[in-house]
Amino acid sequence: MTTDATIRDRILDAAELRARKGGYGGFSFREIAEDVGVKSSSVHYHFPTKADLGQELVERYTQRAMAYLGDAVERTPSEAIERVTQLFRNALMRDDKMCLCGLFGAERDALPAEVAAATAEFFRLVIAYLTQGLGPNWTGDPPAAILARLEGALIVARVLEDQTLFEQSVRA
Amino acid sequence: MTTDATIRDRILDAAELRARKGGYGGFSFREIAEDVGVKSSSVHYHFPTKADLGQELVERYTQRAMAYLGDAVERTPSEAIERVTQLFRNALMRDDKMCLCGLFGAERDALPAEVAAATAEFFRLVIAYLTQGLGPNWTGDPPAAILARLEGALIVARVLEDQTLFEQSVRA
DNA sequence: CAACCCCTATCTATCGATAGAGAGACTGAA
DNA sequence: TTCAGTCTCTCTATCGATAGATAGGGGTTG
Repeated sequence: MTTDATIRDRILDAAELRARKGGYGGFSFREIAEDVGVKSSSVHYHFPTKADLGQELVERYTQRAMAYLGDAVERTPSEAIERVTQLFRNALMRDDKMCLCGLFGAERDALPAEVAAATAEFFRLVIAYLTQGLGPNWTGDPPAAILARLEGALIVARVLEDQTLFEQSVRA
Repeated sequence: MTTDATIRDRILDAAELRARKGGYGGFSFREIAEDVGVKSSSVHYHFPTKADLGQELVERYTQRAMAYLGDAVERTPSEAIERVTQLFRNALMRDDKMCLCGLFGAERDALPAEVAAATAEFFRLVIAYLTQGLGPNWTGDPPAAILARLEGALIVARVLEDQTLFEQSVRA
């Protein structure tokens, strides 16, 4: 029960860590099993196929992100943007990792259908959050543009190993 | 010679095609060999290790991109931006694929060092092109921000399968 | 001859996935 | 209370497929 959920979560934790570095091909059942301290067959018990694991990975990532963003209705436009920006800043500064869905999104052609679908849902939800937070009178960059800028800024800053490039790119 | 260069190029072509869909883990010596119509050992003859292949892949991709961009000195700021934008629009519209370096950049933590270095060079060169093309009096988005926006727009448009999101994100 | 280039054959390591055993905990009937 | 049955979960062992990589042969060309 409690132990069960814990191991299951630790599997997802380990998978997320590796997936956010190397993408969908960047984690394997054996590696995750070693990280957690179980056998790969035990990982298969919780997630029968890799697509199952990938899908739940993205769904949990999305849930956490949306929980972090909170309720868009309670925010001013600049607060909404800053909140989403902070989500990505955390990935860069605190985690030193890519956005899971940004990476999976770039790999979308090579993903199992259900993983690609879950990844698309992340983008839809963040855009919906921004759409609501910015309101009908917003005349600045459209929500999709703001999200694109953040995903791109994460890549640029990490490739060139210069975190100031993130702030440069994000400053509207 | 001619035949040699041709097969070598065809190997790079096949590798680029696959890499731009699934990233560094998205292509294998065997797959490429089958695409080209040779054996995997022949691919190893031209590119001893996968890192060698990956590095040359990125370098050729970078060379082609810079050749497409042309000389930044001859362009106005808006021409320079439009030229770079068109480079990414081609990836989306014409190729229906990611930017190779955008994808590799997202995977940077899992790449062999020389491939990661070559990927970083792509970003440096495009930023240098924009820096030169925009000139010292440019007050709009900094070069890194423009590049970030384009890489991100490519991801967003492809994940949500909506090419208008690219134009939305790109419209400054 | 010698260089260039592709081949056959093969290696070790790892991949995702499966079968089946067994440990432990809970449940309901005797 | 005890015992049989069942469910949950991890294990050992193994499958076929594929990964990157290598050794060595042979054909073609200059």
